[in-house]
Amino acid sequence: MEISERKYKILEAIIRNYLETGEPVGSRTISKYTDLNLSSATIRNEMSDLEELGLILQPHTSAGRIPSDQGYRLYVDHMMATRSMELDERAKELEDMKTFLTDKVDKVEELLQNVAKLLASNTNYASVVSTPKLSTNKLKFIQLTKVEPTKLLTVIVLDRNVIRNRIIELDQELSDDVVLKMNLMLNTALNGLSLEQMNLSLVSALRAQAGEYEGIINTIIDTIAQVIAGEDNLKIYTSGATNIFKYPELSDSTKASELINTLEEKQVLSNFIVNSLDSEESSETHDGIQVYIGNENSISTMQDCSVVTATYDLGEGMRGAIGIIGPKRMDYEKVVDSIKSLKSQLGSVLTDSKEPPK
Amino acid sequence: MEISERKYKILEAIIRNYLETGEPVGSRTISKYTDLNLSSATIRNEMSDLEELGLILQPHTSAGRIPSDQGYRLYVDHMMATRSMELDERAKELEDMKTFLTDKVDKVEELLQNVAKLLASNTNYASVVSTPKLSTNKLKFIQLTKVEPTKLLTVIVLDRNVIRNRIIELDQELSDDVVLKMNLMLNTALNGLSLEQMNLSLVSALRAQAGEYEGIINTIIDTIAQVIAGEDNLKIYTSGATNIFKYPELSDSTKASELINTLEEKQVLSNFIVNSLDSEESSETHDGIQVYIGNENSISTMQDCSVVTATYDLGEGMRGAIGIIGPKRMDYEKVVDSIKSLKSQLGSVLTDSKEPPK
DNA sequence: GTTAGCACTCATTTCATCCGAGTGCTAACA
DNA sequence: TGTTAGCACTCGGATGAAATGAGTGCTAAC
Repeated sequence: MEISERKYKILEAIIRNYLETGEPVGSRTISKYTDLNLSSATIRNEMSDLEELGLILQPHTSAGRIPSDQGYRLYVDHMMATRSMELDERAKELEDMKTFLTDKVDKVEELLQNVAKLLASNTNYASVVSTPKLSTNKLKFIQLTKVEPTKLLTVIVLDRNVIRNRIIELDQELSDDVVLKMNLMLNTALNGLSLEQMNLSLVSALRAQAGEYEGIINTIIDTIAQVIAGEDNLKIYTSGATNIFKYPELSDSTKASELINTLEEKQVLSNFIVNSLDSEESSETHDGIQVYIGNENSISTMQDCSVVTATYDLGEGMRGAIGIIGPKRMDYEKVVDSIKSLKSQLGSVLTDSKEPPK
Repeated sequence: MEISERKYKILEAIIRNYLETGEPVGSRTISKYTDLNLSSATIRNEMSDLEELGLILQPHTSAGRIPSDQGYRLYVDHMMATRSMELDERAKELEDMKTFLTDKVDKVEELLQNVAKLLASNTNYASVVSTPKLSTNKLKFIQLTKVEPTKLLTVIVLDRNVIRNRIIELDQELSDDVVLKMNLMLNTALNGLSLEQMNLSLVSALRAQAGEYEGIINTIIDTIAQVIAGEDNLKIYTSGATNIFKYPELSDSTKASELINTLEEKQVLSNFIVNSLDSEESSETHDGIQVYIGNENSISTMQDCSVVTATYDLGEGMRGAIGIIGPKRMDYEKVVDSIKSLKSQLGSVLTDSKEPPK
């Protein structure tokens, strides 16, 4: 069976109505709600067809219809295809965002937490934001300082001024001289290199050079490797978990508990996001926005939810993700808009703060 | 009316039973549950008295009794007074904790998050852990490094090797020489000082010394001040928020939502903890453990909860808090034990890692 | 192809009834 | 005087029957 223009309009009307109310919608409602000027009986016939097509379904006889996952899918695809251009009327709102984002934030950490909050309160769903994943980190420079006789403070500065520090415990005492020499040695050898570029031959050359301090050099190199690698571990910020209580279909005790737990634990989310980051590279769908309806996402505790994700891009392979988790009857339009704008905002805010403003 | 030994035993029996079941408990149950060998009728008489004393109450006629807040209070006070000594039989459990805590943790942040997790999963309630609040931070040393022509990396090391870094943007370019000189100047002037000790005269002397770089010195001193002050902002880690769904009296949609929201937002908790840290200095109650039953705590969304908190002490005025939030029918004994042991564990773990092991 | 009409379905609401856990009180007992 | 048995009473919760009404599918007419 072909899906006619009229059928789609009816489907859309059903979905729109259901998004608002969360209640199954009947033929009479549609008959009035649309400008199709059709009687409820006609609508019923069409609905019967739509049901046969698998786009809507009845919770039980004598109830109205609700959209099926396929129905949502058709609706979302259609929406994404038609209205991908019209983002301008939200300009003011965006300005607010920008000031909110840049206002009094001095750490990326806080910034991202704020983004999550913003997104959650804007949409009334739960939100997720990840730190950017740095695909190829380069060492900008490294600095060793003695803080105590047997403790070495290691400050490691990566590309884009990402700074990390570790304290290294030594089993022997070092003179200031030696520390200075090591600083020089390490910086000369390693600066500007990514983790992959610090290959074995380089390292063994360094070791040889270090002489009796070989052990310490080893420890330091290990530390650097750990730090760079550690940046691969996404950090996840969530917000608005309690928004799910606004949607009865998600707020029964067990479902809500599982869902909030997933948001709290973050590990599962992290995996999901990593996948999403990787997979998106290939399947560039609609402006880099992906919509997972119901069981289209792989997280078991979220089978009753829809998830909308986007990646933000900071250039040079640094990409993170932002996402929304809500009920299947989500206001996809609004969410997609919000995410879309935030995606670009975030890209520019984070990039601006690293480079001179244009 | 005086509360006799027997009355207390009955009260205790009621509470114990209610902690387990969450159901109002009747006279017949008590008659069998205790070894008092009294008929249900006698118990009823006593219960009537206990109710008159305000220690228990009836949800409605023809229901059993449940403990009132006052009842819990009496029970908790009694418990704290009698059994404060017997902590030894938990020794094994503690060992597990210790390894769990020290295992693969390299940052205090992660450690504290783990503590929260541990506490939550041990008790089946929600847990809160704060970072230690440093009452008097001293500057150990400061180090400036040029990372880009107009960007200065400032590494600030405080007492106990707390390390913070900031990037300072400059409006002029500095030569390596000048940076070196500034390093020396700042360190000579400020090392070992607390924020209070960096008084105005000291700062203006520094400024004078800086000559044309006065502006930069100002910025740097501001940054230092900010960092030290910033350490006052407790960070709060929570875990096990979803445990509250295990207790029907807390898991109705609105209550749960509000409660979890409070845990998620953290701001309210932070205030509460700061208060608790301050107030505890004066009122050293039972081993530094405080129990707030029902509306004894000031947080509106937690009026149906009990909160048990303790402070952990790292010496030299560094104190943080750990806490448990659960239903009023909380297993106070177990919670108090868990918190008590964790309190000391935490003190020693965090202290060990800063000092040579004994 | 559209619509009016009608019989039918079934979740939800309402209402009355029943059940039983638990109480308070009284009277008898040790 | 304290304890206990007995009994009438209360009231929340469970059970089930009946009423309600939103919504459908089908048929027949337009």
